[in-house]
Amino acid sequence: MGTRKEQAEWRREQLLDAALRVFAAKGVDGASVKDLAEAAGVTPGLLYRYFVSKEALVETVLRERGFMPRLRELLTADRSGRPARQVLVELLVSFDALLAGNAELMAVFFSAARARAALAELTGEGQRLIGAFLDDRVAAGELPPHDTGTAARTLFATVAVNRATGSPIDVPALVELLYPEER
Amino acid sequence: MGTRKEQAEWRREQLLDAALRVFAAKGVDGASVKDLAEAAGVTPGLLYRYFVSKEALVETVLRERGFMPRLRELLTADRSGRPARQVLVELLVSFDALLAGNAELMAVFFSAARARAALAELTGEGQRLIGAFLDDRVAAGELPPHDTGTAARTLFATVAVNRATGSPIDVPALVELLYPEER
Amino acid sequence: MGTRKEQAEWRREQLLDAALRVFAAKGVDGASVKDLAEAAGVTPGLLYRYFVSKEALVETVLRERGFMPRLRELLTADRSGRPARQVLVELLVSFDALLAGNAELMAVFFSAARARAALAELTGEGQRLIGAFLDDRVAAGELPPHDTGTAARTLFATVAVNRATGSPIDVPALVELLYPEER
Amino acid sequence: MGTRKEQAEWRREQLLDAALRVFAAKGVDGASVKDLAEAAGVTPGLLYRYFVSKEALVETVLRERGFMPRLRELLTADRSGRPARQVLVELLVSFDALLAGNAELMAVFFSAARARAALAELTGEGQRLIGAFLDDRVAAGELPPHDTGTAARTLFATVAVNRATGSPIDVPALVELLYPEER
DNA sequence: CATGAATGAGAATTCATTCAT
DNA sequence: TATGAATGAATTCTCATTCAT
Repeated sequence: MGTRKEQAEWRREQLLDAALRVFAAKGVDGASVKDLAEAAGVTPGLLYRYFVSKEALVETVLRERGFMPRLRELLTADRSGRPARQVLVELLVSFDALLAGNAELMAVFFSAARARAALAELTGEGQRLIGAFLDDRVAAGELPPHDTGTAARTLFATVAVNRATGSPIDVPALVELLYPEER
Repeated sequence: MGTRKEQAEWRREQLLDAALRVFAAKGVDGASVKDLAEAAGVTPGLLYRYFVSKEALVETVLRERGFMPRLRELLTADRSGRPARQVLVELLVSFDALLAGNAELMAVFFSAARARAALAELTGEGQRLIGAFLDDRVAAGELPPHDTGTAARTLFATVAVNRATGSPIDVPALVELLYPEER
Repeated sequence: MGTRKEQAEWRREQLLDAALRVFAAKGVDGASVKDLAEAAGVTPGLLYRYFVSKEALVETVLRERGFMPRLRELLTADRSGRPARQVLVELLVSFDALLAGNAELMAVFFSAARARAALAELTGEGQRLIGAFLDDRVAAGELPPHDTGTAARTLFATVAVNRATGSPIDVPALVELLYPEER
Repeated sequence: MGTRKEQAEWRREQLLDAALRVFAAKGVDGASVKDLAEAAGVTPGLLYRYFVSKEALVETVLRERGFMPRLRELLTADRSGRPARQVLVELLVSFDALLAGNAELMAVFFSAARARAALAELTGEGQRLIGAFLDDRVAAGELPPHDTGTAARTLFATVAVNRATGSPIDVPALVELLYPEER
């Protein structure tokens, strides 16, 4: 029953799937309506029966294929009664897996390869240099032995992301967090 | 002397400045050659005397207006003989300032407003929820009192950036870094 | 049945017809895609649904509106059992008619008016002067009376065409053909 | 004396030489003013001191580097007192050499490679087929033994050129010329 | 005389979108 | 529901030409 409606729903999902794939591969601007239609095995005209414009399709992909719902679910699950550290690890691992499993969607956020390459260069360089500095100070006995690689990546990433999203972090508080002053 | 050459050099810089502005505002794909020319107060044709293509202009902006050189300089400055924590703070503040001062360039990395909005939503939500979790556990006495807001942002940003750049972080090591097991 | 396909085929033919007309009038380089579209009463974009590029359109016109197939047919028809001279006349007249009927296509071979004018001047002058020479010698009794105008045109055209196509003719053999030495 | 004028004259010739070369290589429409200037080792602006427009340059090349003057000279030289056949051969050989020595200029008449290729195909095919026909008839004893290859090329070229230049030839007269009826 | 920066018009081509079938 | 022919606007880029230096 509802064959008509089922078929329409199925087609809609198929179009969204194809669109996510194509947007990830070519970028939102780089993907033409023809590309999108071909990837879904339909004609351009048909897209307009399901989405009023290419822009609407983009927004729908971001909304319906986005991982915010899953993220919220993940973060709000009840975990009372279990040790905090264990919960934290589990939670962050899940989040990481969520990102990994949505690589295509993440790709849509960056304007093609250019951005990803630039970002990788930026963070790579920064982390390497901060890591070297930390190693020095550990060797000199000023800082206690610890995982300097992870520390460098943590410091760098935190400053960068929070600046990029427009809410800069309190740097002294960040340093205090990782390297608490003896009291 | 060299008025001709000076003028050409000046024009080149002016075109790059305008391009950075326009790319940041509209995204690389969203900015047409006409937009770029208008922002510089010249005709589209002139752009092609200075850059062989729009693509070449993009690359030049990224290269010549990029902050990698300044970043390297910043991170490699000699800071021996001063306390590690102080150096770290200074270093990260400088890096943060560098990013802040190059907001336009950062914007170029993201495909227009859409990406920035999505990223902000993603991180905001995640950090808020992790922060709430940490607060709970501090209230319950399981974790020592600390700056949970900063901690949440740190954890979240670190996992996200390192996944986005293709080199995922070791989550247990990250948690151990912020919340070392008593020994 | 097949109204859609028929219509598309008709449109394709129409575009080729219009293109042949415009190319003949303005030359291949002189005809813009806008000109071609206007001549066919469509928008430039439509041309690209039928031909991948202007260049492809040129090639298609040359191939599908070319007279090589008809020429081959003409020259290979069975004519055994009829006098050679009669066959030759018939054959050349047919060929001439073929060229006449495809004046537009011939025009495409020459880069616009300039070339045709130059060619006409060149041949006109040459034939006139050779004709005068032949008349002289006929008047002097050195050559037998004959159609000197035709002879002049023949000699001139033969040398010119064969040079232009890159396979120069054997001039003494040519002269011997028209004016055999007494034996 | 007149160093100024001499220099100007020299430059003018140099520009014409370069233009002939470039026009022949790329076609009149395919050669940009930049190409022309570069080939002459000057800047585009300078061309306009010597020729009011690109069009004027084209016309000047055709006029001043054309071979009409030399052709006229060649054809009107006094050759009285020498046998007609010998004169004809000499004359046509000179004409042929003139064309060969001005291959570049000839190239200017044709809109790039396309035209030359088409023309070569057309004549090649036609001459081959007519040649075969003549051979048959010679073998059958209907026509006297003669140079059928040259005859085929002659017949074909004559009809084609005269049609192309707009003054079609009298075909029966042409055939009578090569194959006179016994009387 | 010579340069080359700058322009304005126009070239080929692409593309989101509409609509008759 | 689905097609695909057709459009009109925009895009990147080229080019003949001008003119201040």
